[in-house]
Amino acid sequence: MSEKKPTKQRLLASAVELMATHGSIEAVSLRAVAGAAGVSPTAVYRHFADRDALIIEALEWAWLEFDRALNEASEGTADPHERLRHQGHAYIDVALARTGVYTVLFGHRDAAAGTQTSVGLEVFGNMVTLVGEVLEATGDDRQRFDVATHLFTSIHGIAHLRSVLPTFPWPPLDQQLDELLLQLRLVPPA
Amino acid sequence: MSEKKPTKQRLLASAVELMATHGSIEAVSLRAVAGAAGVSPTAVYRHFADRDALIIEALEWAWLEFDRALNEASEGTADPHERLRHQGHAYIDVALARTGVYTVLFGHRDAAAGTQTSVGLEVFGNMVTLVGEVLEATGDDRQRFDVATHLFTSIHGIAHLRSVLPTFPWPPLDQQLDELLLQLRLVPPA
DNA sequence: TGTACATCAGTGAACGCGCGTTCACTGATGTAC
DNA sequence: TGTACATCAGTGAACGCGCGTTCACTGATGTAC
Repeated sequence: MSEKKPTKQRLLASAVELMATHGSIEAVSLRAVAGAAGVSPTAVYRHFADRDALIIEALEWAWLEFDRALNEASEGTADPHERLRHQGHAYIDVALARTGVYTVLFGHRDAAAGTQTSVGLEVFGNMVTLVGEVLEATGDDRQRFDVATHLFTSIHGIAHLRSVLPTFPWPPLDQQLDELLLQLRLVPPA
Repeated sequence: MSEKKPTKQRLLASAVELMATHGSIEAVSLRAVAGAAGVSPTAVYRHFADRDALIIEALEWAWLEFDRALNEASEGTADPHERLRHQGHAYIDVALARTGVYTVLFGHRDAAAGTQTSVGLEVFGNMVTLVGEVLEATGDDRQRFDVATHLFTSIHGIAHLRSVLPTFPWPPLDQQLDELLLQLRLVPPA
């Protein structure tokens, strides 16, 4: 039934799973990853130079998963406004479904800066593109980068604070997101 | 010249300093705190039950520092709109001046939840009160709690993302904050 | 097709390290009479 | 004012633990001729 995946992939998946469970990079010890993947600690060195290399690849993997989830969310949709709505929803849904991973990805400076050059900013890049399409569709002449930055900041605030304070009496997510898009004038004209 | 402070205070101050420097709770080891305070590791047990108790008190101390900085920022100001502007600025300034502490305070679920009941939410409580004064001053009948929640989410997004991605080409902080207050209609009517 | 050898993913034992915590102790300060 | 004792903040040695990393190894798979 279940395909036996290559060890390297099992190691990376286990590392991301540990991030999801414990919400911290420190919990992703080489020995814990090896144990979760059903392999001895020394075997890790057949696939990664050291623990740092393992962590870095695991973070990239997590970014890719995040990016893929966003893209999938708007896959069959043509209208830019709807695509943005779907991706916005997906952004927060994924963050809340795996708060551990999300808080690690945006956890501290080092974590974010390490992968910033590669996949991390790809998520933001896609956001810029999508916002650009929306602006173009409505003849809005604002700078796509500025509007996307604002959107990024706001949606991160919603997602991160909900991750960290899950017991706070938050307003309904739909309402919060719709209000945000309305304020940013990223909604089809009435 | 320099007053010799009690050991307990030096321990707490050292713990917060370690948070500021390393931006993580794991770096605040009992031995590191003791060393920074110029005392042997075992001496810590004269003032705290164990490492957990030390960490919890250090987090409370950090929250209090944060709260005090916000209040000080609006101290001599009477007009509610100006008070809110000043505190908003101070919020982001403090977060950026000590990103390590800020990211620890809002770092992961456990950190936030542990002190949530005590000082952490006091910061938000003050925000609710201040927003209430502003709404009252302009005869605005929106719910102060809802507006404050929105403000809290947005300002956290700005502060946290700037902390984590300091090299991103952010817009000027003044502009970003003024735009936010304008969008939330927390600005004196023209 | 068979044989010799290289490659490669895995193993277990061992290392030194920093950690939280315990223990028995020391020496100064405070208190009772 | 002196003396006896309790209190209390500090010490250093020692513990067991999980960590990252190294080492010499094993056994299976691939390759050359």
